[in-house]
Amino acid sequence: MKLPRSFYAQSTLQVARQLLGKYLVRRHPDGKTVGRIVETEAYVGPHDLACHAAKGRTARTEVMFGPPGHAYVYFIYGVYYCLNIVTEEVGHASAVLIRALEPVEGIELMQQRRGTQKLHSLASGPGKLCLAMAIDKTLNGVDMCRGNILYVEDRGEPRPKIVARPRIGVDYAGKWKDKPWRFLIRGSEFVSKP
DNA sequence: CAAGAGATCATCT
DNA sequence: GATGATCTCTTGA
Repeated sequence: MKLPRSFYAQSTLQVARQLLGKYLVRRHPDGKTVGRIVETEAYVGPHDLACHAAKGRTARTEVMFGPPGHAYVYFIYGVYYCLNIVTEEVGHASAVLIRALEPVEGIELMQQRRGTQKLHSLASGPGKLCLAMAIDKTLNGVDMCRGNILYVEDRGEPRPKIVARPRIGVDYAGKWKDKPWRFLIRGSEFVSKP
C-alpha cells in the first residue's frame, strides 16, 4: 500500500529510518520500475547548514516549505538529479534524500537507462537512481501521496536492521557535517558506499 | 585499490 | 563569478 501523508508528516529522522525497506515505484510510458530503498539521508530544517533550506526560502527550496509527501528534485553538478521527499508540517523545511535502491522490477529498463548490467551499481547513489528511474526536474513538486507516477509502497516487510553514518558530501556544513543522519540497511550490497 | 580530474549548469553572491 | 546532498574514467602503485 502507498504511504500516506501522515507517514511523511513525522519527524525527518523517523521518516528517513522508516523509509528503509520500503519500495519506490515509478511509472513511465517506457515501463514501471521499482526499487527497495536501502539508503537515505535526513536534512532536518533551515538550522541544519547541510540542508538547502539553510539558504532561505527561494524558488529552488520552495517545495521543502510546503506540505509533506511531495517530491523535491534538484539538479546538481550540471549532470545529475537527486530525489528527496518533503517531511514534517507546512512551513518546516525538511526532507529525506533517497540515496540508493535495490532494483526489484523493471530491471532491464534500468540497465538500458544506466548503460550497465551490474545490479549492485544500477541505483547505488542518488544520481544513479534518478537516471535508472527516469526522475528529472519535471517531477519536482509532485505529490507522492496522490497519483501513481511516483510514490512509495509498504510491502509489509519487517523493519530491517539499520546502520547510521555521517552524511556524504557536506563538509561545508560546520558542526552539522558529522551528524549521523545517513541511514543504511545493514549488510545491503546495494548502498552507495559501505 | 586509491586518488584525481573533468563533465557542465542552475542557483546564489 | 563560484560552487555543488555526484559519477565515471584514468592513472599509478
